[in-house]
Amino acid sequence: MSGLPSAPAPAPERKTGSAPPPARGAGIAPAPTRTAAAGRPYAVAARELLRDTLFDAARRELEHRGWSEVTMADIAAAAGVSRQTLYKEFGSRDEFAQAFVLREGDRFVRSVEGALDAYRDDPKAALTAAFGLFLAAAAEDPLIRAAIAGDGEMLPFVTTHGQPLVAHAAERLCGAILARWPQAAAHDAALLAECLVRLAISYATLPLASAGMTASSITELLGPYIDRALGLDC
Amino acid sequence: MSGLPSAPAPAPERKTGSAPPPARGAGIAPAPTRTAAAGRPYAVAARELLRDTLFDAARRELEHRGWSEVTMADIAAAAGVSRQTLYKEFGSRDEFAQAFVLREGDRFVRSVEGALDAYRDDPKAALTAAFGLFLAAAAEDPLIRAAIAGDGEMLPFVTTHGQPLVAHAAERLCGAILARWPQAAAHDAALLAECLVRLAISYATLPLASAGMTASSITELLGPYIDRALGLDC
DNA sequence: CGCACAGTGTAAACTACGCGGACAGGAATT
DNA sequence: AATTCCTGTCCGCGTAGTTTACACTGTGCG
Repeated sequence: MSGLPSAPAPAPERKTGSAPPPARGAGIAPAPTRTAAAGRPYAVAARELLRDTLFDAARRELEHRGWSEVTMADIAAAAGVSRQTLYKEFGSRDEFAQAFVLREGDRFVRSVEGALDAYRDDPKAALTAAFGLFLAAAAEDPLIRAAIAGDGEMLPFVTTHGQPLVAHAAERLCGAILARWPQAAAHDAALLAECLVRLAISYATLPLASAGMTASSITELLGPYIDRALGLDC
Repeated sequence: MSGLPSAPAPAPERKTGSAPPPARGAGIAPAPTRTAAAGRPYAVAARELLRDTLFDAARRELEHRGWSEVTMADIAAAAGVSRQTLYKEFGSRDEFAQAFVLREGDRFVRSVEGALDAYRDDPKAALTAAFGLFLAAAAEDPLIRAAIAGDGEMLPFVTTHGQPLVAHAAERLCGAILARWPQAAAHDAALLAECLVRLAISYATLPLASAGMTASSITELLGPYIDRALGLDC
């Protein structure tokens, strides 16, 4: 709960005219899905759980204080883990920050994917919606606010030392694009994705106008390229 | 995925007339929620993960063979864990079966809670819907089918040795009822819950008519009691 | 009938992970 | 200059999980 919009689920297919007796809206949960997809060996699941626990702990800590105020001991304690375990999993404070920022980026990409699904038929509208959503969310996200507000001690991880973040997020986004508009050339999608990620980071750290305005501008700017890449005009 | 109905989500509040530019339907995922609610210490999360991994492994194994065909080694292997770990977590094969059946029961109760939410205003309709949903799901659930079809070697765990299951499921259901209709007396809710659980097990193992028919009959039978318990007629 | 086979349950030693405490180094505070 | 706090690292310990092995039981097969 970060004071953000609601759930991503596209549309759970709501039946309208069913009488009271028959079931309405619910179903058996397929499976707790705690063990993720299917048969993931416990060992790797446990490792991932450890990392996630630490990341979540860090996120909680960062909602109140800035990155420089939060010590490794705080994070470890909040995760119910010893400080040494933290250091063993991630080598150093900076490495942890890297990994953390990376995962946060993933979080945004995931939500953007949801926005894309809503406009599968209209790539440009999808871009506008996704970018606008991203900006609006970023503006409210306590983590981002902390990263900017706090003496900016976390900024290097998304800028000067942000290469991994950009690369990872771009790859993720590129995959998302290609999955939805397969007719696009891989090269075009990659270029577009990286450019978008960089713009997103830029506008997130240095907001200009309103989220909707900025998103529209970006779409205006990149629209022609998208049209050509997706071959909608030939 | 057990060949069952779809998602429980009541209704994600769909805006109807929003123009293309603004965001539609999506939002930032609040948090991966892998580490459950909030700050659960890693240790307990890991333990739970282990149990869940084992349960899920068993469930997967049981989709193909019957309980007697599945060995402890199979389950352990499918979970990516040694046989001894399984024995340490649950003392014996029977204890594991107990715990497993218990958790499966929980799964059903959870889904029933979803159905209840859909008819918060009409307890009897909620009951009909929930019971009908349960029966329909149970009829399709591979686990239940296996429990009945397989030489019935798992039946004792829901009947003669099913006391823990009944008690646990009833308590869970009772809580669900009281949470939604607080005006009900605890005693009435408990009685109703236990009765319903027993009926559910009975009809699940020995189906009679169609799911909807049976659910209606149950509601017809228990309706007066519900009316009185919830004080809707005084 | 006896015998191998398969599965349960237990016990041992071994490994790996996470924990606690402690300590050197460095930066900021006083 | 002294103190304090945090980082990063070390070592010893306890526990969880692995591996191997071995009784015990029932079942099928020669």
